Amino acid sequence: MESSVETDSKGRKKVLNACMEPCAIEKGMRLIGGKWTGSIIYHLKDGPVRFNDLTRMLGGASKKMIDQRLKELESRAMITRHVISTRPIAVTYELTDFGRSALHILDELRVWSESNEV
Amino acid sequence: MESSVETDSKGRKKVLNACMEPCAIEKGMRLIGGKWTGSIIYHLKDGPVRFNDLTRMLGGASKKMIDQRLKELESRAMITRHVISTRPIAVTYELTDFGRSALHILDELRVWSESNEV
DNA sequence: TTCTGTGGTATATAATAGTAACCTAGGTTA
DNA sequence: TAACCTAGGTTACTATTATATACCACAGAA
Repeated sequence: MESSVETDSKGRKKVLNACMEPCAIEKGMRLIGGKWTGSIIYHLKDGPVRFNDLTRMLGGASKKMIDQRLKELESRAMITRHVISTRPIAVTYELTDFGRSALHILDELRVWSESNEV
Repeated sequence: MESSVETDSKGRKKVLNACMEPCAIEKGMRLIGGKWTGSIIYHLKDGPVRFNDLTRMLGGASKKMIDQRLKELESRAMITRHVISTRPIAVTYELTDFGRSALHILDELRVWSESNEV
């Protein structure tokens, strides 16, 4: 991560440790930085939440978005999906330990964000 | 932020404290979560960096992207743009105190991200 | 004259986000 | 019985963003 740029005697430049592939920051952002992803994780912090309850809590995000994000999060093992009953079909989503490990970052982000609004 | 869902006697649902507009998490993400935004801020942490040096450090991001992100960051007063000399034109970008205040979040993100790679 | 450097801009296309309507199913209301 | 509520999505379409590529003017060096 310690990128730096060197200039040789002829003025030519070389980069040391360029982030040729996405570096850690960028990778992290791609895990929790997608649109609505952070919000979804944060709203799951107190326990399992049902799909439509999530869509209600995140007014502004469409079902499609939420569905897409939930699938992404599930494929990364950050949340698990549970079908509770089959007749009046009910599904809940819950954070895994890995998903939970991102919460403190989101909470700092929230605190920082709130302190900027004044 | 404490959204919850209530069900009345007839099974109808109401949401309490829905995030009708982007909530704090989402707002924060829009400040530092844009593609490459976090990386740019992070690469400025050690002092002013020139435009082309940034593009070299962030291999993978196009000049246009970086240019766009720098302008966004400048308009939010997270970075400042300085023209150093006019003849061989040179420009540097530097974090403001506000921009700097986001660094600790990014650093936690980096640590978290690195610990996930195994 | 062709190479490097500076800080960008323009154009085109690919990927992603967002909107609204619709689906199967069951239950309730009137 | 129709009409409307719930559930958890899917589909089709449009709008916005990201990416790649080429290009601009200007300067210095071989």
